[in-house]
Amino acid sequence: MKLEITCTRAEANHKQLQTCMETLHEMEGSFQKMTKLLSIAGSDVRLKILYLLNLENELCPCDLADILKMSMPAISQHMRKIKDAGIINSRRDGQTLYYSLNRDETEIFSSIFKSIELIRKTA
Amino acid sequence: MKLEITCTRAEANHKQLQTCMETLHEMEGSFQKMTKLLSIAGSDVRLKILYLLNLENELCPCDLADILKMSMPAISQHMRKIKDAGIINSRRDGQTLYYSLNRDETEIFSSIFKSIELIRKTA
DNA sequence: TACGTAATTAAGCAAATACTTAAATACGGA
DNA sequence: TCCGTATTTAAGTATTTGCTTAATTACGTA
Repeated sequence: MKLEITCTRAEANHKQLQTCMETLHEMEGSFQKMTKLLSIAGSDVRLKILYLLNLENELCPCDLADILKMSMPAISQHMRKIKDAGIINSRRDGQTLYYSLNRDETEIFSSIFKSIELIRKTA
Repeated sequence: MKLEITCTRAEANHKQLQTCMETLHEMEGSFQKMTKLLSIAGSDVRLKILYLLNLENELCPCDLADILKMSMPAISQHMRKIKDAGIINSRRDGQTLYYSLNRDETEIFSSIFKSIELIRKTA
């Protein structure tokens, strides 16, 4: 683990490297937030869950378990991750919990959903 | 692992569930492709690498190791993952390899980069 | 109260991830 | 050809992830 600038290439532009380091440092918080969102969405199962919530407005764990052909605990654990990231809300109606997208926090997902549908068309 | 529709809620809309299943099935390929991209970007280190490549046009592993304060093998292994996903290209100039974004394959990353900068401003 | 269903939580485990160090490969120059 | 630098590859390991099964909690109803 080197902590200084060690690249010895003749062409190395140390000023450029310094600028990059400063940029990243200033943006550290933004990167953390975005990494969190993307790591949530970067799972096959969770991306489908988010897509379905966008499509259907709200769904319960039971529905998702059926649709995705997975066990309830497996779904439930994914939901907790997504919820902890602040991406979804839930409301209870009797014994059933309904989850829905927190639209304020998910502008980036709109782009992702659009992109998925674009891939579908051009494939 | 249940494989049939088992949700026994009175309110369960089996037609809705069926439609969801069919939609996902049709879009399976798109989801796979997008999951691949998002799982690449859903790592702190790799998201920064992609952001820097977008900013600087091209960088070598040595530069990235300096900027991110990581070892060369660690960077190299991330680069291979990103390359295998078809997101970046490389060119060699002497002993130095320069990596750059494959702009054709990374429209979704433009949205992500924009979103990162938006977080930065509103934070 | 006791029972049944929806859902979560807990514990355990196999697979995937992300580093480390050491060895190998690629290239240019003396 | 031999050496040094840039980079990758290989092997090993600790951590994280994503499921499983079993137990628990929450709620509605008889």
